[in-house]
Amino acid sequence: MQGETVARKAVGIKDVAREAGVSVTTVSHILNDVESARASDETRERVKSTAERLGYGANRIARSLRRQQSEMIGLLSEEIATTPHAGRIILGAQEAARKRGLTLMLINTSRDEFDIQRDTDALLRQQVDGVLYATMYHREIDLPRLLRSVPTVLIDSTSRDGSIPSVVPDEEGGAYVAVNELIEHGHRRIGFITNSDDVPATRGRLAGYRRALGDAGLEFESRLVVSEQSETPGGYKAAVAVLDRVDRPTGLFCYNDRMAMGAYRAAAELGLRIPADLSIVGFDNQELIAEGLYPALTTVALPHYEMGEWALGALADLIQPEAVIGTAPSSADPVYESAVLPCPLVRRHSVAAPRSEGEPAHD
Amino acid sequence: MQGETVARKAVGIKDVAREAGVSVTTVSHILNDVESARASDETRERVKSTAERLGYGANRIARSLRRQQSEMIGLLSEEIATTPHAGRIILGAQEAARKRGLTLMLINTSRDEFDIQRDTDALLRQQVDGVLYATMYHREIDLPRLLRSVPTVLIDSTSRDGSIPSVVPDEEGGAYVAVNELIEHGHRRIGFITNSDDVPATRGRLAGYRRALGDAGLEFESRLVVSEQSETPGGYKAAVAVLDRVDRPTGLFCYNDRMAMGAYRAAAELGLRIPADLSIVGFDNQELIAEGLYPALTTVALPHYEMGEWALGALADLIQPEAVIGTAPSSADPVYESAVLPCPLVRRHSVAAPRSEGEPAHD
DNA sequence: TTGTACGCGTTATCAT
DNA sequence: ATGATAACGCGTACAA
Repeated sequence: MQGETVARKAVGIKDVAREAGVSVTTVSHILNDVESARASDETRERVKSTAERLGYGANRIARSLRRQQSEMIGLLSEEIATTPHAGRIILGAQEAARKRGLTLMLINTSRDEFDIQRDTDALLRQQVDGVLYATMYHREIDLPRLLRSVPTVLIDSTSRDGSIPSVVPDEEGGAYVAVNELIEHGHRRIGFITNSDDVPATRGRLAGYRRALGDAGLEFESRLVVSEQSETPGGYKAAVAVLDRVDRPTGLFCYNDRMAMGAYRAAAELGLRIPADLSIVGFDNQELIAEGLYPALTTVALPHYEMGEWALGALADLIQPEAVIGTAPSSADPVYESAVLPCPLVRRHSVAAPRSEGEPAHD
Repeated sequence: MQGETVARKAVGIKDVAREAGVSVTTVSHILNDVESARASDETRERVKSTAERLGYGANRIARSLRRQQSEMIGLLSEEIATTPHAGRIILGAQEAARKRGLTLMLINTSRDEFDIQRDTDALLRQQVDGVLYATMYHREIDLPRLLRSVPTVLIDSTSRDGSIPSVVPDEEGGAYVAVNELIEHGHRRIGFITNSDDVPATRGRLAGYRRALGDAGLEFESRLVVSEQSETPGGYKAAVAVLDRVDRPTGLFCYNDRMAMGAYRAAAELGLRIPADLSIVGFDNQELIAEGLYPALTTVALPHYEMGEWALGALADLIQPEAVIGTAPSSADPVYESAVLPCPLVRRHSVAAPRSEGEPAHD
């Protein structure tokens, strides 16, 4: 690690050409599978093997300059890199990118308008072929103007005018599954402690809760749902409000795992054992919490990895529409629809059947 | 977002030159602050302003090809992107990078030898100027051979032979501060529930615990420290072992916040109130847990952001030693020493003075 | 003080 | 079936 640069292998295309006894053109043709130019099978093999032997790999920078595309895609994330979930979406995008020979460039931006402009600008100056814009939580946004000039797909948010492909979690479906898990275990009175902010997740999860209730022929009782701040203390307060009464619910669906954590404390203080006296289902699958709580929390997972993966795929197709074999060659360009990804239930140990009506109370 | 490419601004250096009525050389010289070539102040100003006006920024790809350096640094992280801490180190590195005009490329790799080779190779093929290698947790590693050929700095790990700059947290110091917080509140019997894996963090935190005890004239009692798996259930088991006895400690230092979470449960089951009957200090500052627990957990923060930041700075200096003004011009190259960054205490509400000896027990 | 021309490593065009 | 060479956009040695 000295000033003297250790001669890094500078094996270039001409090295391969010389070694194989052909011209660089031929090497390039063969290695890039150029249709038009044909070479004898013998030459083809020889070039490929010597390239392999020398450990040749095209200099991406030179290639990018020539081809006028960087094969890099920018991931612009709004403060997301700090949240626990972020890693999963980055990972999903990263692995999908590698599969396609693309590389991911990260830029973390704040939610400040000015910063976003500046960071977007920086990204475009890097000649990224496209950008993934990830928001910190599911919501609706106006796309920064600069991004209009480059293929973009949104992660965990939708554009206000709907013109940009995006991928979001199926909040409603997730809530439906969660509540249904409670219903299938026999619960008939199910509370819901939720977020007081008016964001898509709040609306979607409430809708799922109502729909699950409705499908089971259960009535929606407004006093069974209480809103609070979506943190642990809020969960505690909301849970106390819902549970500290004689006709308390036997099942509780929580807006997220943090609120569920608060609900655990409320239950403990009220002498309610989980899941014997109270079954709980959370949302988000924050493993630190869900696995740390006792008993471990049954919850619904947000498909972060999958969103990252899907978004990258959509973006790649946007940039270079792949010749999908077998598809009817409709002349219209295959505009990518947005996706709504399912939120699967993760069963742990916080759900059980309610004590039957006649069964004596424990305390 | 159509097939028709929206003509992205292709303002190049010649556009600026033409517009300003000078040659490209002049523009380049001025914009790159080339010492040797001087231009009249008037020209200088005119060029700069027109460049600004046209929104010119050098094409990074062309520049990289010419300069033979990409201005990109690779962040190779071992499965780290999935852990909650990861974001902080990525963020630290990313922001430090932007300050220096560098960009970060992420590659997530597994701990599999083969994958690491392949990913490293991919990174080098991108002509990164240097790489940051981040491990999932603090430990000692052997640097992948390929990385020996490129400037590298290690994050959260040290190389076995000590030849590579690295940055790690001061585990011992952090533990010292944690235990000392307990001591300063008047605790004299302090338990320690720790990890059973033999990693640097285990050794360092134990050393810090012992040193703090020693400095306060307290005796080390081996039955006050118990090892378990470093997860919440392990914390529970260990805490029960330490606390379920008449001469139980009044203060408890936990290897990490997850184990502390288990300790909270143990305390609750034993009828011990926190912090009235038992004070607890954790380690890691996992906000989800530390802020979610009740009462909120006093803990020690790992300097993830700072490690990312420091590492990037060290790497940048390794790549292009900055002319540090005012530094004695020692002829020897300023080899970057490794760094050990402090772990600050984060006070919340789990520590209080112990009940005085004579005070009646609550239950 | 400024301009011309070459080279960075590839890919693409056009001869042969 | 293969090879010579221009071009990608910039930085800079060298000439003017």
